Amino acid sequence: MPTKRNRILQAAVLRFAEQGFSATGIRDLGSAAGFNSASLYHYAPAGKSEILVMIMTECLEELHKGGRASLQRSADPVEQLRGLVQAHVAITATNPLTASVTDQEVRSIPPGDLDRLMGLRDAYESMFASVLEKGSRVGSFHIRDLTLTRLALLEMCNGVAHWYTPTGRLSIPELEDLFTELAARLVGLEPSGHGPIARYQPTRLATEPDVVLIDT
Amino acid sequence: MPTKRNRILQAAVLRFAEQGFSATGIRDLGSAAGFNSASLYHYAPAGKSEILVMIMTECLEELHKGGRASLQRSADPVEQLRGLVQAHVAITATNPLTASVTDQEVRSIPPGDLDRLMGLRDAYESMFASVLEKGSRVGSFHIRDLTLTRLALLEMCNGVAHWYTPTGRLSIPELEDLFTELAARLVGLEPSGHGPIARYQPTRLATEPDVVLIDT
Amino acid sequence: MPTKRNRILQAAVLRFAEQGFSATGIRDLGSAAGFNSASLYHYAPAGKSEILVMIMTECLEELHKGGRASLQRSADPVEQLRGLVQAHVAITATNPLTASVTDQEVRSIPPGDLDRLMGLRDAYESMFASVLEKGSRVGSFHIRDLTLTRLALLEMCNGVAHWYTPTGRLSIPELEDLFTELAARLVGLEPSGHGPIARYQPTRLATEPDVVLIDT
Amino acid sequence: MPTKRNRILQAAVLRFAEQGFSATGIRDLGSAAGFNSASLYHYAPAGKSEILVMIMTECLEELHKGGRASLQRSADPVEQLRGLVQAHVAITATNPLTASVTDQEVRSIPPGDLDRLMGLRDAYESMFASVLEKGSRVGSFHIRDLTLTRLALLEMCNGVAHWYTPTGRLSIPELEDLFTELAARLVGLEPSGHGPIARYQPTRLATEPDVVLIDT
DNA sequence: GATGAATGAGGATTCATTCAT
DNA sequence: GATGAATGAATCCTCATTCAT
Repeated sequence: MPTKRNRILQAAVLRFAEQGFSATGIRDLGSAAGFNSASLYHYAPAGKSEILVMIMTECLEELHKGGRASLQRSADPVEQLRGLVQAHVAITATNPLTASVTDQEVRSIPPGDLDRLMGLRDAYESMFASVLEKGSRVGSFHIRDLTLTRLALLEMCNGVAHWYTPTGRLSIPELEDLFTELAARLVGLEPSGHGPIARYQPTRLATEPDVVLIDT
Repeated sequence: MPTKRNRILQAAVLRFAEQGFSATGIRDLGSAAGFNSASLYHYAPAGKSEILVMIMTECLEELHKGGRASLQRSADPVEQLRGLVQAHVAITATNPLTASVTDQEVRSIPPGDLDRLMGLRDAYESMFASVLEKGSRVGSFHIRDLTLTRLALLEMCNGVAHWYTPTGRLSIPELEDLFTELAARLVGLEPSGHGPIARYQPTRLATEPDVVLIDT
Repeated sequence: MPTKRNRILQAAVLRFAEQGFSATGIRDLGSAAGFNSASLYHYAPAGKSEILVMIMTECLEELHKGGRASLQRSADPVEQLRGLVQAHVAITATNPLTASVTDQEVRSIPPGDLDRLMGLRDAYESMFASVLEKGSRVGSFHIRDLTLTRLALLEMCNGVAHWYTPTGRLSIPELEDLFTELAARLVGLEPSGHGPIARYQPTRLATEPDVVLIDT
Repeated sequence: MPTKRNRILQAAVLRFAEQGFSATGIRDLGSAAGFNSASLYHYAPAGKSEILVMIMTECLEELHKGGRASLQRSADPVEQLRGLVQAHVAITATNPLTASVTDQEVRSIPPGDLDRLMGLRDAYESMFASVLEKGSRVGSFHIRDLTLTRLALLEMCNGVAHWYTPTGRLSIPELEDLFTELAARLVGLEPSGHGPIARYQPTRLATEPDVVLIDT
């Protein structure tokens, strides 16, 4: 049984993911969370946008945490990249709606929080940049354009949030495995049987709604 | 000098790309196009959503056309894949705002047009699916999971719309070149000096705004 | 038949005078003027407070005009004071509701207009100050405390707006006459048969509602 | 240290005087008094309007008391009028914010209390009326219009609440003195050296906030 | 005594849309 | 073709108030 605050965040993630932030009204949010719309202001005095900020903060911090863990586990850029990708995919697939909202609603961030949140995101993405750079420098990777490859890699990984559903054919570990291989290919790593990586165990975020699945 | 209709579409693309469809009001659209908001109903009787539909239709049809051209140029899945990626990147980079709106505002499509537009998009994406499948079957590609690879590839390519700016470091042909190589890697093609591809020459869509660049 | 704009201003004055600015809703204003509340934004884009500003501007400018006329008519401070009081009373009694709102709702003036409106009011009140000072200096008036007397005089005159009703016992010219005598007493003028003053003919402001009188 | 009840009344007077009754919220009142808004209902079960009623009752009763004292001190209308004005000015200047609220928020009185409070006010004002009438009848005053003079006199005296600040140039006794003279002039009393009046010693009301003075 | 939680009603304002001109 | 005027519905948010704790 989630906190009332979390019930609100989950309801918000669900609605934001389905309809977008702007198209979601607070009455909508309120009733989805089992509240009167006025009650939301008890939990998020600054209103709808504060709810978005809470959601994004939670997600970006988890990504950041996953990234840091991956970097600390090994000094080898090959292992680091695998770690970054595995963690990203794991977190995204564990919290697809939260990740989707975080990725898509950047333009709805209130001005006062923009710097902090963009700072978090940039710090996270720079982990990818530095790993690619180092791996390229030491000859592990063969990359023609560092920036472009990083962008392509990140888009590919973020994409998971767009299409992943927990009822899909593949389990999250399988997904992680396939994506680490795709990432390896992108950076020009010759296929070699790498040992099993130490998986980052993603957190199921409090913001991620428990989707009721209605199969047809 | 663009048609009045096109002036409206361009203004709409700009606003939709910046603020999102829901967050953009018709008054906003009108004044951006140099019109009174009421005048828009002359060009789009069904209102705001009709404008979105026009934009998406234009973009999806251009992608479709680019895809068909690529498939017809050669029967070799290797060449076909290169063609699909080149065309996609070329179209997206030539019309980044239109492509971005088309990609991001799927949830704002009015119900009556959803089937047609989703049909267009699915038809386009199935070109990628069938090329990957054939290339995999004939041994040109080495793909562990066809579906997943297609999704990853498409997200990577769509991503161009998210970060591309015409003032960037790379020219569009360079971008096409780099992306075709990344795509080749994704599908497990060993690097081999392929001859120059027959470039699909993308259309600058009437919906794509002429961004005024303000250098600082 | 008043302009639509004026119909709105009149309705607003009536409501503001009865209930106060803050206690008056915009729906209330709209329906009192025969409009949907949204329509008010066509005439006062900045909302309720813009309506208040229009009202006050009209009233303060009329007072200013009346004051200037009085000062120009004669150089004698005795005549000038009589003129100021006559004009003030005439304007106030001709537009009692407008004057009342102008006097009582100073705290509801939006910050952006505060300086301008307070400037108008101060300029007007300083006419009284300078007349009192000059009359005192040349020995026409016998005033123990200039500032205090000015304040007392102004409050006395402004008070007309608080209790005056057109159905009262006294006509406006009688009122003017009585008040000029009271003012003369306040400033210590010995009663002497002054000739008839040149009356300032007050403007019936467009903001002043045509009160429907229901006698009981 | 004031009672909690009085802390609430003082906070309310301050806010009502600054912003007006309607524009002041209970949350505002609560936090200004150091309480949660819900706590106010412990002291004023009927809500915001009950607080206003408490304030006004306190003020009107003090005025009434001051008036009665003035009437009882002498039978001479000249002395009575001096007493009424002195007491009024003294009470108003001692409690300017309370008096201001009492004067300005008549329209916010809840219907159930309107009769009682208006009765109090009318009873108080009729003291002025009867003194003027008697003094006029016995030939002490020379008044052209009794009603009008009473209204003018009362407005002049009430006005003190509008502009008086304790940091002003004049002390309260000086103010009383100047106003009794102004009143004497209004009613046509020839200036004659009256002996010192027996001052009514005004009560500092529990509702009057201790204004924190910030000199600049 | 005091308050956090909750709410229905209403606050001002903006919305997309229509239509006479 | 184009627009000013008008509106009903919806927007976000704040209101005064209640009540269990």
